[in-house]
Amino acid sequence: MKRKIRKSHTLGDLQLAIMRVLWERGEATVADAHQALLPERGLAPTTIATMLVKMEKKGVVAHRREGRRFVYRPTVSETEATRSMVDELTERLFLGDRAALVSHLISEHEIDPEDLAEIRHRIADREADHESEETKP
Amino acid sequence: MKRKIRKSHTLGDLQLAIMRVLWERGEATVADAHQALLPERGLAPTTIATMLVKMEKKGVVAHRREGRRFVYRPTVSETEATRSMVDELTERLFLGDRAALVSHLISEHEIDPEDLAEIRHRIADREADHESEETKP
DNA sequence: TGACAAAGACTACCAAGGTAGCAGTATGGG
DNA sequence: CCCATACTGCTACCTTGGTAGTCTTTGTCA
Repeated sequence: MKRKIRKSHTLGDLQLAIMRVLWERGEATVADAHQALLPERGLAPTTIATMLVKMEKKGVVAHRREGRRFVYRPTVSETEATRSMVDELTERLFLGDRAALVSHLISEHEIDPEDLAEIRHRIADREADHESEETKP
Repeated sequence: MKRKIRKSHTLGDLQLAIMRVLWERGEATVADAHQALLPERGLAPTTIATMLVKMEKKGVVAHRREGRRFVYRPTVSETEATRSMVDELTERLFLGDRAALVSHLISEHEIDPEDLAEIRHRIADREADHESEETKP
């Protein structure tokens, strides 16, 4: 039951956007990422490049040289990153109690009835899994 | 169905800690907050004071003069602040789809079976509410 | 082979959170 | 009535995310 020290891969907004491009394509050059984000952000290519450097320093991406340009790839999965950020919020807001976060979502926000049903099913599945695990070797 | 422009009261870690003191007591002086946070943080009193000024500028607290000292009180409730921050994360990570966040919590994190049951009940209650609303004038 | 374009390297700047020292002042206590 | 002390006010500095310009290197095509 050791607490992992996994240093929070908290990503900013632009960083997330870049990661999404990388996750989608597996890898991408600065130009690729720039092109992909141009419509929604309209940023200078150097901005993307700078950001990627910072992200590499942080350990969320790595690069490989290909001719004269760098090909970046993510070193953390989308799931990991998401979990990391959700965890952090849960820690800050609910002292790590994830169930409390779910409770909050259900009590304080509007969630569609269909979504509620969907979630209920998911939970039922989960509980079934847990039960079958108990009877497994 | 108008989108509220409610400018995100995103709070940092220290800011949250200070807010918690204010929420708990209703109001507090710099000294109060400093005393309350000393054990867990060991910060200088001026740090708290500076932070409170920044927070007032941001609109999450207000102060009133009492003799020579300032008495601060929160201007946003804990619920509001929490919702605001949860919303922001949901927006960033799940494009605003709160049900997706719940799904993520259930699929990607360990949640105790008891908690699952608890959540399931909460959802059932919620659904019951929705149904009764439908048949209400 | 030489010039040009393109890519990366370096530097700079802003905002906000976080942390804190020092100055000035006013108030409470003697 | 005056001084010490306790507050606030101001300023400063660090970090990180975000944004971008300029300088330098290098690959490639004519």
